[in-house]
Amino acid sequence: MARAATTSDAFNAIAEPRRRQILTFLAGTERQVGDIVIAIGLDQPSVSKHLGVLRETGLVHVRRNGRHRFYRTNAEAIRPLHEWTATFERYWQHTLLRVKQRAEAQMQKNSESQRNDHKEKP
Amino acid sequence: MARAATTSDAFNAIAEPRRRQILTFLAGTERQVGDIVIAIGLDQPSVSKHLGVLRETGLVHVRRNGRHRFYRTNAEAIRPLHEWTATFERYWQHTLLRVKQRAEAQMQKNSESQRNDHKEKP
DNA sequence: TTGACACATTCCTATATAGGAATGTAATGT
DNA sequence: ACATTACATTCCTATATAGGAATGTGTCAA
Repeated sequence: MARAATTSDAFNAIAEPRRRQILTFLAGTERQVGDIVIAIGLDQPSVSKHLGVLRETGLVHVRRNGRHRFYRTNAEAIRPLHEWTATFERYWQHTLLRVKQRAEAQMQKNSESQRNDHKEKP
Repeated sequence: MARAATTSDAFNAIAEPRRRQILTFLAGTERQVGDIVIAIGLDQPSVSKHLGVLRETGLVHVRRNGRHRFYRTNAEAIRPLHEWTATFERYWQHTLLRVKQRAEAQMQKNSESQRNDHKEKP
């Protein structure tokens, strides 16, 4: 079987770096496609295709006005990702604690060897 | 160009649902591959391949003991994802506020029409 | 040594891109 | 009516899977 479609869910949609760039650019503000093209530095058809994926997964909203289309990030659709990653929060806090403890133990050892330097210098 | 490799970063690695399942299963505890196979309900080679991707992206750590290999989730590697999604937190709070405001406006309208029901019923 | 066990790796194939190029489409200006 | 603007869509191709099947590898037990 091949990989799941990029349009299958938000997890697959945000795997693409340019799409994350677009979502960041469109966070909190509306922009028309031409401005996104300039900001992202990709050709217009590619941007439109990325916007298509983001649209299908509900990660952006569109508003039409004449021949312009104004896109903006639908932050609500990013929330499930935030919540999934949040379930690991308590574990990386543990990791950091262990790192800190190891660092402190190392400092302890260093200061001990320093106290013995006058003996150990050859 | 094709899609970026699943091993290119954590974003691509977690796009696969079974890999997210594995990460959740391995959060906070060590498990050997056989137990993961049973828990996930996928055949052993497939699990090993998923673990390979998670290894390459640093999302899991391995400890060898005899012929067993104990895997556990490296929560620290999930942190960048959490932080990226967190940048949108303030926007979905705004969205929720708007939703709430619209709901309240709607309730207001409903109670108004209710007050007029006796006139509007045909 | 030999067999069993626990995993990893390789080979295979259908499928889904991402980007480039070309083309389609709807709205606006003249 | 017609050219132009602003996007979307289609066609094309190289590439990277995910899972199934088969096979390889290191470890332990008898």
